[in-house]
Parts: sequence; structure tokens; C-alpha cells
Amino acid sequence: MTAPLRRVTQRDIARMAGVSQATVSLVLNNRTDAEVRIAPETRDRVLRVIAETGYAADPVARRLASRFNRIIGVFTYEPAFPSGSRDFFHPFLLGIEEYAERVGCDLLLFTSAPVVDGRRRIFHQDNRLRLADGCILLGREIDGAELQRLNGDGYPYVAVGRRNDAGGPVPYVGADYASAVSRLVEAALRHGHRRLTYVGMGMTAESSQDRRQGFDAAATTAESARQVSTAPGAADATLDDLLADGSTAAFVEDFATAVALAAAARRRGLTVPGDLSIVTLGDPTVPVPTDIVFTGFRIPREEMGRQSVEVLTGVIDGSAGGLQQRLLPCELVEGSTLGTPDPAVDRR
Amino acid sequence: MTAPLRRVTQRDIARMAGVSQATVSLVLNNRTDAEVRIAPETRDRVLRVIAETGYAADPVARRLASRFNRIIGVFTYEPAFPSGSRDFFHPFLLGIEEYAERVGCDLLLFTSAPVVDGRRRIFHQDNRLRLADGCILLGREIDGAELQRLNGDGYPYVAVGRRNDAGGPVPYVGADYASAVSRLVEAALRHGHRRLTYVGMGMTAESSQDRRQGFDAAATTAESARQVSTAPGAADATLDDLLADGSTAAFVEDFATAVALAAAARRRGLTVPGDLSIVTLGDPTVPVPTDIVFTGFRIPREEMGRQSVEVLTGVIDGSAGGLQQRLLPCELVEGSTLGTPDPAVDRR
DNA sequence: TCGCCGCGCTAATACGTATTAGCATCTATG
DNA sequence: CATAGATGCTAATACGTATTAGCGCGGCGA
Repeated sequence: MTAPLRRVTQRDIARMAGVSQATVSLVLNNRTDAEVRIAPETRDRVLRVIAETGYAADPVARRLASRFNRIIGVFTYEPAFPSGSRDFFHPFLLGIEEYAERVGCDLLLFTSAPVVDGRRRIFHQDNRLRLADGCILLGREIDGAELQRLNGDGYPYVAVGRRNDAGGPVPYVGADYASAVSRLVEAALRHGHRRLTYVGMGMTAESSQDRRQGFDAAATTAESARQVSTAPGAADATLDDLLADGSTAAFVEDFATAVALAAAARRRGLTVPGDLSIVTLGDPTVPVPTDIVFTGFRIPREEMGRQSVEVLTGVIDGSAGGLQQRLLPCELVEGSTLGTPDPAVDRR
Repeated sequence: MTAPLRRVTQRDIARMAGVSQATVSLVLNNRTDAEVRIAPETRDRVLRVIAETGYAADPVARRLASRFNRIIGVFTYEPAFPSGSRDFFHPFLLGIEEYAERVGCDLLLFTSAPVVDGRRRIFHQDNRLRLADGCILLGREIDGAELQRLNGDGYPYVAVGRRNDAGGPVPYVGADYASAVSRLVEAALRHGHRRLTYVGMGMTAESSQDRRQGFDAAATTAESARQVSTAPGAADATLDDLLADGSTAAFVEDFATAVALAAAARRRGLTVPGDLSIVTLGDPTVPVPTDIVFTGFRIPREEMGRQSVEVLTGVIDGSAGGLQQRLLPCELVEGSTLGTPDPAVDRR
């Protein structure tokens, strides 16, 4: 066994090269300012010793002395990850990783954050946020109080997904749900649908607000446009409700609900989209097997991940000017579940 | 805008509580040794100020001063990730994350490591390994020279997957491919197969060595047991070769190759497993659509991830005794592609 | 000869925490 | 009343790097 060998430090290098520790640091950082001059032969000598010893600067000390780490924190807000939820977040992480690699940053996943009252907390006993230069916040719902605290502390961060102000504007990279939903509503109206229903999950998250707002904004010319709430497993009741209302198109917030609704309709001998059009408003958050291609839209998750890193690095080094809020467009999916309503019956 | 506000430090807390910085540190770390005593009322006063200010110790300074970080590094060795390869690695990461969460560690992904000559390098200009207390190495092939350097530096690490010695034994958590392949060979022999072929990819990785070794060890009683190499897209040539040899069972290293081989057999009107049994030796490394359930085994990837963290934490704090090398058993998959060879023909 | 300036480097200090030796102060004991 | 021991805290230092003020030296002009 080798002895518990001490790290090679700049002092060691300095001694070997016959210079001071400061000189080593200057050479290492390639400082060539007018203020600082190192003779080429000295520089070479130091570099040679560095190469021989395989010395590498301790990033921790570096971070303590200077300001930056080149570490980007990733805080995943979802409580105790059901494995399906992970699949939903994975694309964000891919994008984040890709861009982090491009700008030469490492990624710190705050897996140590404890879960209190069913949700992870950023701020707790042994808060480790400052390990990173800044942080990306990922999660369906983010605690406004914590955002406020981040703003107050002046800690650089960016949320993935639009967020309401919290003691100041929140930097984010979100998806433009409102306009995507609006475009789907307009498509339904062009198909001749007159009675529309938004089937939500009773969520208060901004992502949900935006979808509902997009629905309302575009549905003004419909004969009827209403919003209802459903729950997992209540597909049959929801279907009853749609039929009773005479709705011909359902705009379903949750992908799994859409699948269940389509299955319920089939069981009753109804056709989709003939008897009922079903539009989905986003990618599955849990894996749901289905062979139907639903009409709806796709959340640009990888791109959101990439751009969140881009925005964050701007916030960190202050190069970003004012407000850092971006909404990316969602790509519509031409599926088979939005069609012309069957004129033969008025099921009311 | 708030001014670029300075971080709250222990000195600030100390001033507010009317004690010294050292006292704050002692209170914070709950030091109650016989050597160190703090009056309960002092302790309370300090704790109250800490709570009021929301102070959190700077982990960087902490790391510099003491020895540990509670950060576990993850180095993914594969070059420039094809997205399919990511799917293969994802389960490992899930396991790693799960266990890291349990022991209260954060995870640092070394995304900044540069790719040189088509592979990522641990050691380079601005090596950041020391940000973490230790590191998990992930990848099909790992550079022996780098392992050697890690061993030489005394840096705590663990490889996922068995590794040959590199200037000393390498700590790892691997899958017991050899025994899994042996059991499959034995099953084939029990089914009456006498001529077996191992279809490899010509790889030198340890994972490949182990499989071949397991094959050879169990196939001694076969009439013929040989190894051939194939390549992506060469399924037809490989099938020709198998038929010419009179092999009735193919043990296929790469999942995608197995799928291609089965498809080629079908195209020629051969049945699987009637005319040819096909056994797969591990999970797909790239996503391959197939509706066949292949006989083979499953790599316990999540468990490998979990246990690698467990081993690493042991190596870091020195609590682990001697050699840290684990091989986990692979679960056999009872598929439909291994059967009794059709006795009607001898296709040689 | 003196003063000045540019060059090449170093000494000193800061970053924020953990640790340890040791200084007062108080209590118990003979 | 002197002394020993326990108690509660602090001063000093270390960790490894980055930064900056400034020192010594040689050359050059006056």
C-alpha cells in the first residue's frame, strides 16, 4: 500500500521549478496581461515541471479563491420520483448535459436534498446550493417561497418552465403552451367543432394555467367552451360528462387521461374522432402504452434543457442583460384523433 | 436591484451572536466531544442567529478545510453518447442516484471532460476529479492507463463492470457474465444441442472476455464449440456460416445482432428455435424493435449502480476492508428462442 | 552620477471553514 | 487559602489557489 500521499500543490511545483507559488498560478492561468509578465524561459520551466508531475489544480481551492466553479447545479423538484416521471424529465437532462458539455461545465445533481412533506426542499439544514455557480430548477410545481428566497439571496438560477413572479421576475425557459393549445382549438373550430371541453387535472401549476388560458383565448367563438376536472381512473365519468354536454372535442391536459378516455369511448362503441375528438396537450408524464397517435403537440424538452443552461450561464457571468425569460414554440402533432364531428347525431 | 451582496459567513454569525467564528463552527458541526464544550445557552443563541439569517455553510470552504464533500463523481466514459447508448446507461444512473440520495450525497457528472481521439479522458489540462470525494466510472471500455493513474494517485474510485488489474487491483461492481453464459450453454446442452457457436463482436472489453470464457467453460462436453466474429449488417453472412458449420445454437453477444440473425433466418424460411436456437447475452445497447422474447439474461444494472455507490463510499471513508470487487448474478430470461434442435435434418 | 522606467518576479493577503492548543474562570478539595 | 481539575471559550493556523501591490534590477537619458 502506498502511504496516504499528499496532493501535489502549486507550492511543490514552485519549489521544483525554483519560483514562487504565485508564479505557478500565473503561468497556469496563462496570464499575459500588461500588468503581469513572465519570461518565456521561466514559463517553459514551470510548464515542464507541471507536465512531469501531472499536477492539476484543486478545483475546490480554486473556487474558494476566485468566484466560479464551472459547476451547474440541477435541482429536480419532483417528490421521490416515480420511475415514470423520470422518463419525462430525462429529455430535459439530455439537453442540459449536451449544452453543459459544450460550454465545459460539470453538472451537480442535488440528490442530497431531503424530502419534507412530500416535496424536495432547496433550503434546508445543510444547504449545498453554493457548491454550484448557479442552478437549474426542474419540476412541475416549484415552491414560490423558495423562488422568492433565491431571488432575495441573489443566487443565479433558472427555472425550466414558465413561473409566476416570486418577489421579482423569475428567469425561465418554458414552452409556449398557451399558443400551442390555441392553435389546436383553432384547428378544431376549422373542423366544425362547436362545443369544446378542456379536461384538466385540477392543477395549479403554471403549465396548467397556460394551457387553460390558451384554450379560453381561442375558444371565444365556440358555441360552448368549458373546463372540467378529472382524476386518474375517472375516465368513464368524464366521458359521461362530455356526452351529456354534447361536446365533440375534448382537450385533455394529461396524456394518460386521453388514452383512458379513448379506451372508454371504444368500449362503448364510439369512434374517435367520429363521435369524439380527443386532443392531447403535451407528452406523457408516465409511460402509457397505446397504438393511437393522438393529435396534440410536443414539448421541446431537449431544447428547453439546452437553452436553460445557456440562460443560466448568462445570468451567472452577468453578461445577460435584462430579463431572462424565454418561451419556446411547441411542435404540433398531426395525429388521428381530431376530425370532423359526425353530423348525424346531436347527442344532447 | 439589490447590491452584489456578500455571502453571510460564520464571521457574521459570530459577530451577531457575540462569540468567535470557531464557536460558530463548533456549534454548526454539533461537536460534543469531551474535548470541546459549549454552554447550552451559547449554543442556542448561535443556533437562533443561524436560523434568523438562514445561513448555510459554504461547502467549498468546508471541503478545503476538512476532507470530505459528500459529492460523488460520475464519469461516463463512452464517447459522445449516441442517444441509444444513453438508454443503456440510464438504469445504472438510476441506481446510482437512488443510493446517493439514501446516503445524502450529491452527484457530480463530469460533463466537462474533453473527448480526445474519440474517447473521453479523465486526465487532462484542467482535471476536476478532486471536486468529488470519489468517482464512479461508467463505460464499456475503460482506458487501463487512466485506471493505473487513479490507482497511483490513491484517488477513490469504483468501476461499474469488472476490470482487469491496472497497476493494482481495480475496485468494481460487475455482472457475472461468465456464469450466466455458462448456465445458458448448459441449458442448450440439456436441450440436445451439440454444435454451438459464440457470435461475438470482436471486442476486447472485459465484459466480452467474461462471456467468452463462460461459453468455453461450459461447452467442453459439446461436440463442437467455436467462436466467430460478426459485424453490424453481416447477419446473412453469419447465418451462412452457422448453417455451414451445422451449429444448432448461436450465443449472440450483441442484442441487435440477435434480432438481425432471427430476421435473416425467417426470411429464409427457417424457424427459431426449430432450425436454429438464438440466445442473447445481455440487454440491448441500442434500442432495437422486436416482438420476439429472446432467451438470454438480464444485466442487473440498477443494482450495479446502487452497489457501486455503496462500495465507493466504503473506499472513501476507508471503512471498506480489503479488496472491493463484486460480481452480481444475472437473471436468466426464459424466452422463446432456445428449444430442442430439429432432429430431421443434419444441415452440414 | 542620478533618476526614471520597464521588466520579471515575489510577498502578502483573501477566500470561508475546521481544528487544536491553550487561556481564563469557576468549583471542589485538602 | 493554595491547588487541581473541570468548564467554556478563543486565537491561531491550515487547507490550496488567485490576485495585487510593490521590490530589485538593469538600461537609458540627462
